[in-house]
Amino acid sequence: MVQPRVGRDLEDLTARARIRDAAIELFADRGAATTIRDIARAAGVSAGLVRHHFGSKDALREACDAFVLDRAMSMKEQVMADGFGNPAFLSAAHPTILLTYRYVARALIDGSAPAAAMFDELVRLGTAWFERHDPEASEDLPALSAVIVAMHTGLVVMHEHLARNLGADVFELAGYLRMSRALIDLYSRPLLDDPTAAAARSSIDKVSEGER
Amino acid sequence: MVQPRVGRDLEDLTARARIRDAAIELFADRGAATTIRDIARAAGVSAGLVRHHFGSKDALREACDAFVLDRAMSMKEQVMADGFGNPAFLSAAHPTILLTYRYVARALIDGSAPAAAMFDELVRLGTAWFERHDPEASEDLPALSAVIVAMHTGLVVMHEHLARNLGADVFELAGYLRMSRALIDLYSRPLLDDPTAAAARSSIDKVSEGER
DNA sequence: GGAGTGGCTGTACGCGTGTATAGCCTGTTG
DNA sequence: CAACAGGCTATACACGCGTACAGCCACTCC
Repeated sequence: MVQPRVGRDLEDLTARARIRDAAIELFADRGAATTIRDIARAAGVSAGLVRHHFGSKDALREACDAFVLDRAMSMKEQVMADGFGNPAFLSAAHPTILLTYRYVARALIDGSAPAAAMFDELVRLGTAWFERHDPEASEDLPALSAVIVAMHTGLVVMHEHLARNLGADVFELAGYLRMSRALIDLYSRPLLDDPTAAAARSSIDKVSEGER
Repeated sequence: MVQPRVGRDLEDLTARARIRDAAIELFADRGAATTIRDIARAAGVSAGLVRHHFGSKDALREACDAFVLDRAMSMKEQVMADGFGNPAFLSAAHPTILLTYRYVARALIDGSAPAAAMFDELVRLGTAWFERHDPEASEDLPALSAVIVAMHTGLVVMHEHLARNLGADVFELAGYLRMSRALIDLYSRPLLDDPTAAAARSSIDKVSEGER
């Protein structure tokens, strides 16, 4: 039988790979609630085959976690090599990378242990980066790093609501650029002036001492 | 029969109110996956009674949404009245307020329409605030506002991972204060210096023009 | 050329879910 | 005191889920 090549490379993949890819896509946006039968349908195979190749739903989940987090870790090393302040961040607009973000963010919500480990690793890396390049950013660099990582993974989780308000999908170029510009503004122009920040800090200190 | 008063006020509430409170608590941290039977168990009633009072699981969900979002909206107006830069933000450490945050953040993930409407409202309010008090914060104030709202709701969603990295629950005072300090640092000390920010912006402009 | 192997399908089973309903128990009303 | 009403429970049912298993089909190897 002639295999029509319609430009979709999904047809070329092993059934096992198609199942994995379909699962990653579905896990990324519906999370753990995704059904084995849904995955099978998306991959164009029977539900039995999913189990045949991966053993169980949990095992499939773990395989997807490993696959995606592997990719994420090598992306991370790429970024580390390039340097942080580098405008190369724009390459993050690549579809596969965006899928990776979505998957990891969703996995964090669903309580995936490997994703949590990656979160922690990112916090460590961020802390180390601050210690080396911007130790004055905060008196509590680990907390600052943790907050930033949480906010950015959270930002990905909220992409649907962000897109609705921007009028553009942040996983497509136009929306991604608009979001990036806003982030640059956020990180380059302080929202709190010095007196306001000082007042806020002293309020916290007061409460803190009251507790002691 | 004598009703022992053990200090827990849950005992005093109507069964209907206990069901609602238990549902809010469970929805807030497990989301839509929460079971009617789990809610019933937490409220100390039978599963049938949940349906008796609320009709269906979806109706219960809507009732909880309405209840919590009502509370959230009045909190919002309180904040608006107090003013934003006000250190009164510390009052946000109140348990009920934190539960409200958690519930709303989780509802956003689970696709609740009322929660999405509130998200949009917050973006509008943020934009208006910037227009009035800090119009230089960005050339694209709606995008900046949307990004900030998304990051902060996302931050709440990631509270578990944040807590693990801080070594303190951010829904208890100590962790909340530590997180708040980090946020103040983030918003008062620019992470990107001017040349870096300018370089990043021009990279985006270049890509943007290439697309046009 | 027959046996074996592995990718793959279809059907079936047990379980937990949301939902429905019949009935109990207590307090109120005529 | 009898009838009623409503908060509440227990049981039952249909459905979709993850899982298990028996078997088909194409291909390879002796």
